[in-house]
Amino acid sequence: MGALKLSLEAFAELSSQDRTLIERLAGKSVREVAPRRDLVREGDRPRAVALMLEGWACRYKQFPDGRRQIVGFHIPGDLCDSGLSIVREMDHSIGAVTRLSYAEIGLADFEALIAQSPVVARALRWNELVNAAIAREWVANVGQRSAYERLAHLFCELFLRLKAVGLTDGESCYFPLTQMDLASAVGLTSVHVNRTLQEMRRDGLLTFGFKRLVIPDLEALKRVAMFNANYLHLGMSGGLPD
Amino acid sequence: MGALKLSLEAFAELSSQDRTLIERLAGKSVREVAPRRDLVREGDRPRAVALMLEGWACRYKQFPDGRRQIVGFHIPGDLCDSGLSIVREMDHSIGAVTRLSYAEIGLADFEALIAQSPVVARALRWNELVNAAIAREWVANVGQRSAYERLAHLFCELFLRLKAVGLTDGESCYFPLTQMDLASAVGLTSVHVNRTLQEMRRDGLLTFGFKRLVIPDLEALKRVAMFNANYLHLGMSGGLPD
DNA sequence: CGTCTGATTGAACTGATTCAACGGATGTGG
DNA sequence: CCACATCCGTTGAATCAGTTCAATCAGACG
Repeated sequence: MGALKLSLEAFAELSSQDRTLIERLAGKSVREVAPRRDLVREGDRPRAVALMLEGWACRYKQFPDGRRQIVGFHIPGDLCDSGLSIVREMDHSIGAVTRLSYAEIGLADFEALIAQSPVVARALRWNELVNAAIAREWVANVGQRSAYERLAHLFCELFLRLKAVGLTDGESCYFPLTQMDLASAVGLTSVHVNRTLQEMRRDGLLTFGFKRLVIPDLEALKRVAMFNANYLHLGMSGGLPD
Repeated sequence: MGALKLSLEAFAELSSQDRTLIERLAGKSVREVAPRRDLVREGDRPRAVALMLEGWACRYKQFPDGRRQIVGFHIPGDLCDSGLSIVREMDHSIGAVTRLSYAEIGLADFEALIAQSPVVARALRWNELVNAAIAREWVANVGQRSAYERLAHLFCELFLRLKAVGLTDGESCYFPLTQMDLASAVGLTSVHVNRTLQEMRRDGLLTFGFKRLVIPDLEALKRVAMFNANYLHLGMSGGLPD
């Protein structure tokens, strides 16, 4: 995982020792998941922490009647469930969006890591807080914004998060979500997402398709989304914003 | 605060020493806030942890154009922002719904408390995780449920949380939210909340008014809300469910 | 009393859903 | 290499849940 930049590194300056510690753990047990398979299912007892290496995952809640809401995405460099060892059972599922690989870090190793490096421990708490902040932002997104604004906001968030871990290429990035994924993330139907995306393309805000997203003018997109990056709490060290 | 039951106590069995430690801190600096005033404003640097003693508060996000989304409520016994000392600035505001009093716990005292009691430290992490889980549940609530279901779900959540800290009285509880508060918590207009509440009353699901909520048949309400209490992660010790 | 804030009602409107069909790309097995 | 299936994106038309605007009403409070 030499090239991998951790999302933690947007929160804290990790020493080379810290990185070595983490890399050693990450090498121990790498798992692969096929696209659209679940990593963890609601009701499971959480067993381990996952460091995302490649591919995208989503957290989602499924209702008895089949409705489904995505409540967050995870991209490479993200650390999932660093706190959930405390919890008895998962209240939602995590599914692979693409083919995906992650490093499974056992609880004992994880606790040892925290004990060894206060910087890492602090970054982990930060990570948890940011996850919660993202969830709150999503509430506001789905609760108050129009379809057009919601999608714009989601694109902004994901683009900035990808940028923070070095996964953007100028004004574009790999973007594997289908319109159905987008729909269940922003609480709309895929039909309406489709029509809204057409509108956004017409307005020159973005190009979307073939698993790539291009945002020619990020500032313009932020403006229509009323996007304020403060909730990502980036920029403690490198990474972002700008 | 002899009578106060902490929401933490739904997660961990606190020893009498733990409680004494907390009570001593809580006595140090008690603050009062008038209804509809802000405790913390977006952009502020968080300074202290707040232990809610009396009254209700809400977390909310306000957009430049005036739209407003409530992203969570806090009731007596809740501990707010136990993690936010790490964060540079608040990404949302906290406002008093009612007249309210809380104990402000300084960071130094707080860190000392954590260091002294591993049980409390663990309960605090649990508390943070539950807050995040609630936010995710709200995303699903606003994203997927109908107006009728959304309100039912919110009532279920608040009733159970109140019950967990001993603030319910059989099938009823003190409930100071206005229809406008409800509206901006579930992402609807107050007009539509009003009409939906009338429907719910007609269906015998609840009585609401005069700052009291009565739920004659909680199971029925849960059913229409598709409410699953798992995300509250109660029931480690006393409190709940059932 | 007069003034607020919050609850209630009505009527017109609209953003988003629903249902149903079709098209294009990709993959797979024979 | 074709036949078939599947997944995803696209389109149209009808419908509906929730909004908007505007007026009225009721209780609370100085």
